[in-house]
Amino acid sequence: MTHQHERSDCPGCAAPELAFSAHDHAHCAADALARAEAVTSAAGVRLTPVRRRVLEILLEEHRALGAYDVLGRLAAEGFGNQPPVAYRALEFLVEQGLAHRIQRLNAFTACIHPGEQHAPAFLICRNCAAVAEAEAGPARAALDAAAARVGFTIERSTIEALGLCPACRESTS
Amino acid sequence: MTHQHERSDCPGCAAPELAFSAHDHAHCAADALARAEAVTSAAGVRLTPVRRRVLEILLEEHRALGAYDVLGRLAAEGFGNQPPVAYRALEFLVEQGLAHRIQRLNAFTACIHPGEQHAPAFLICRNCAAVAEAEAGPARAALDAAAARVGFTIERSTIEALGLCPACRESTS
DNA sequence: TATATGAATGTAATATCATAACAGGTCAAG
DNA sequence: CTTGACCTGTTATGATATTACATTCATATA
Repeated sequence: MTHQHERSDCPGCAAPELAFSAHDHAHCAADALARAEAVTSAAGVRLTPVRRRVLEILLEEHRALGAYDVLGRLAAEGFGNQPPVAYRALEFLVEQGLAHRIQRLNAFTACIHPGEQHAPAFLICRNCAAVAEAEAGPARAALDAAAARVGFTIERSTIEALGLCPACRESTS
Repeated sequence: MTHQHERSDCPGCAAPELAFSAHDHAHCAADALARAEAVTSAAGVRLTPVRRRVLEILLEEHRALGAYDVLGRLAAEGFGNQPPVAYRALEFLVEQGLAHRIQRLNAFTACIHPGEQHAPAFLICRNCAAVAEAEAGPARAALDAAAARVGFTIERSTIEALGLCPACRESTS
């Protein structure tokens, strides 16, 4: 799937299964980066070189990277080589909605549609480690309902699934 | 709520909001322990002293404990004092469905109704650290549907919510 | 009852993930 | 051109988790 069009209405990049299907990834990453510029500038915060580079690194693949993986890359490129350098940039990206933390993996992945309102669930392939962002609206609504029934107020939720992506399901069966 | 009855049909202990409401906790814990005995004996596995003690420790409160918290308790009671002692017992309990891992906290909590088929979601109070097991059937079904739409096969899922329990919501507002 | 077997436990060492605290640098507003 | 906020770098340490191997225990069977 290679195509050319305006970045904000790419059907491929809007598809939830993006991580699991062939697509013009250079475009996909460039699009996310452009949106990140817009989001940060609108929020009045700075997408500094380290932060931008971390986002680029996360955008290279639809996988989650550990903070130390990111740190290794940064150090090799002349940025600081101590953990806080990576953790701070990652924390910033998560706060701005440009990246997500995958609890199950203690790792981070770039958000594929920053700026848009979304309730993400993550589908993690245990074989190839791909991470896809799926629509969790209905699941989240059901969770809200269950919480409301017992008087609990949800502030943040984590919805993650571990399993096999379509390609790995084919190849391992 | 103090009451006396047969253990398998306690309405209080069956309530999902158990962790957030006053109840006969000694009964609640004893019940879970009795069920644990039944579950392990039916599965042909051994609920050894360390394993049993770890479950008892987790059952003391409706909170999640870190592996090192558990280890500290074990060590003080004459069991081994190295991390694998705690991790192995916890892993066993999780495998048997007698405890759950709370990803968000890197911690563990006892299952309040072992042996029963259930799809748990966890409601974690950020103020008092209580952890309640809520019914995640509908949320899980919605997640399954979203995954199925993109060809992903879910094997294990994590559904956790962070927020305020009823009591803390009252007191902090 | 002796003994072989697999399971469980104990221990040492180490790997992996994360944060606190502080020093120095950058940059825009006044 | 200085001030103040923010960002980055670095040291040090804390928290979580696993690998590898030695030892003990339970139990089934000769």
